[in-house]
Amino acid sequence: MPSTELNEIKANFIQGLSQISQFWGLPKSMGAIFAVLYLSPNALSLDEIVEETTFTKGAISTSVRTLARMGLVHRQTKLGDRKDYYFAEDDFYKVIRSILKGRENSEFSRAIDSVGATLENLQASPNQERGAEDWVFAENRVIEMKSFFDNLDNLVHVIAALETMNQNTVQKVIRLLKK
Amino acid sequence: MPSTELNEIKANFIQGLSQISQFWGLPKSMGAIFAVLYLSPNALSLDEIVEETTFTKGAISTSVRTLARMGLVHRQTKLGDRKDYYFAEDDFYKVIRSILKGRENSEFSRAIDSVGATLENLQASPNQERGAEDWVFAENRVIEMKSFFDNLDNLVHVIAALETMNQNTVQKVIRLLKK
DNA sequence: TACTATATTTAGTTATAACTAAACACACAA
DNA sequence: TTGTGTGTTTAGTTATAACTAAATATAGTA
Repeated sequence: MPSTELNEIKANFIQGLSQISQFWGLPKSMGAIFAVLYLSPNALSLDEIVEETTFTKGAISTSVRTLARMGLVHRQTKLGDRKDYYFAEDDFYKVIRSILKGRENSEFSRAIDSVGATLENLQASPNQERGAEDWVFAENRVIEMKSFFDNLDNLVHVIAALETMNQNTVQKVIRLLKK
Repeated sequence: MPSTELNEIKANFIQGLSQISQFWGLPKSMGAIFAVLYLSPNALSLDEIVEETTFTKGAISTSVRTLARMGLVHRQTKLGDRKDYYFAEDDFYKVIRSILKGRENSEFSRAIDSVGATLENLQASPNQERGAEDWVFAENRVIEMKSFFDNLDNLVHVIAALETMNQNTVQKVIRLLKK
């Protein structure tokens, strides 16, 4: 039976990660689940997670799968045991890269593509209109924005493709930027 | 009277930015407002923005101020004219830095601080408990997480403090990472 | 001072997404 | 097969946040 005080400290931590989760527009439950797993020395089953949080099995089931898709937790199955066990990924840099990789398929990149589509629309239009002040202005603006997104996209690809990424990687970038 | 086709293209663009906005957990209206201003050669009044979007004045009023706080749009007042006019910031790198700067005061950093607080709680606890397996494990985990956050925090500060940031800055980082 | 054009705030509504409780599906065991 | 322990899905509920319409505040003008 664990000490009450540790449980209190854990509860604070759980709440903290829940808020962070919420800040990023994710369900609070996801932060809570990750916090529980992150502090647990051994992998936990769905029901164990339910016990440690204020959520029901259904909510945990869906949230924990989302976490797994993002690479924040991993599923583990034990031989001769029907339960699934989950544990937290503790390499956060790996998580970042995993999320950036998944970004390709996402709703986000489809939205980004729409900027490219806008540019094509503008450029494919009949010539007589093209001279108008508004058209020229809009076209230049959209070109600028696309260039920005493309640049960021490059960066994301490079990060996602890194063999390794760690504290040191960030330090190097910081040193570069400070120059 | 502008051509219908330009308006159609604009409408698509507006919808695209609305989706991006939504993806980041922000109101769709913010994306729409920014899109309208971004494509407009001249600054627009509240009422003009209302005309170009599907939202009411109240909604635009609050959203446009949020955008201004984030540095994505700017307010302009003309002498002898009571209206406020808004125009889009077109230097997206400036926007990034402006957002990172604002981050300090935010709910987010308060949540991050809670990780530090958890660590202090763990370390300030009575010694007799400290040896327990769970405590040691939790303490190490929280130390790791705090170190990760501190590292990111450094990066954010450096970026926010840059005198200039542009495509070239990103290129340099990409080159560094590719090595 | 009162009037007018504007922006902001507010109270109430609507839309959305998280969550619950319970039914369901599945795999394994007897 | 049936029964049992598990994870998943679903229909309905609740909580939250965006939005609307209208009232209010504000700043400039006569």
